[in-house]
Amino acid sequence: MSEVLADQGHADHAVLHGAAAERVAALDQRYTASRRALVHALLEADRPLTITEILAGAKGMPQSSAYRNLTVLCEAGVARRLPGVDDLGRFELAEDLAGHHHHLQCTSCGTLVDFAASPQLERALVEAARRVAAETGYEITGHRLDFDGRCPACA
Amino acid sequence: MSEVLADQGHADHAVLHGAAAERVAALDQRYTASRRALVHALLEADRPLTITEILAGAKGMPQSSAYRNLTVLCEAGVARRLPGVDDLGRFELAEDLAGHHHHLQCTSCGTLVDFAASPQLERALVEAARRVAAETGYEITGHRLDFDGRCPACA
DNA sequence: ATGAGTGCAAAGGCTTTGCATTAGG
DNA sequence: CCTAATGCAAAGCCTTTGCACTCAT
Repeated sequence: MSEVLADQGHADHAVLHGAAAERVAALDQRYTASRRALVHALLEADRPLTITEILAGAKGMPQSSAYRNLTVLCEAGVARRLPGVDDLGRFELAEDLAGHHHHLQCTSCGTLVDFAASPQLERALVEAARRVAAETGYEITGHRLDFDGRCPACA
Repeated sequence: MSEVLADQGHADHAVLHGAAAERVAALDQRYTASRRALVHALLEADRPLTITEILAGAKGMPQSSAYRNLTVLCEAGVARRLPGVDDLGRFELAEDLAGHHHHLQCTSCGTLVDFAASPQLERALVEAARRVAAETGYEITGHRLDFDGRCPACA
């Protein structure tokens, strides 16, 4: 959640932009102003953002640039696109940059909020993953846990 | 998963169609042939189906009818639409008809497979939900747990 | 007859792409 | 200079909607 995973000061922002630039460069691409602006937007938020929300914050950026650069950032492993209940693309920083967390989604307005699971639960999830892997033959690489509910505003 | 939650014989299929018909009727709507065909398709599969997959199975059904009837089935609580991993709408039977389960998703080919979590994990999830609800003020109604990995075919 | 359901086609809404222009290395 | 990136507009794709026709009660 925000207190834990983001807002750790501007120093970390610089570090993160550096890591982002590195990953983008690894694809022979440039860490341009708009890409930096996108990362900044994701960094400021404590929840996944829709394209519309991102564009609202980064005034003047054309939609096509946002989509294209977000795609690049995802390919570079800087960002991640997640599915939502309302079929709107939502973006957040990659887990290894923002920290592992889960989402709480309002089934009414679709808004997502980040939250961290307890260590015990995480352990149980990893253990369950191991079991399912053994049962199915899948090679499991991660998990996604979302809680559905109604936010205070919608309830 | 398939062995546990589906394929329990034709008797159960009849029971399920009955339940579906009842729920649709509760909305003053009819359990028509195409709606029955949709439920049949979902019942046969041991995983969520895309519209395309459903249409392939129910030959001759127009897309618009599939969408409209799937919407009705969702409203009636017979089916459920899943947030598409790849922005493709995927449908499955409602949890109280098919049983509570989770999904294993192949990050390579996108296919979803059902699986059941252990009772212990389910308890841990419910407990975690309670905690998060208390912390955030959300009214939590359920959870979604997905494992990501590579299926045997893709690995 | 009366309202629900169906099918076709057209419209919507989010996302991607083509192409000429600009900018970074 | 040369390739990547940008911006605008047009095209794509899944999904929804309008409308006239058919069907069940």
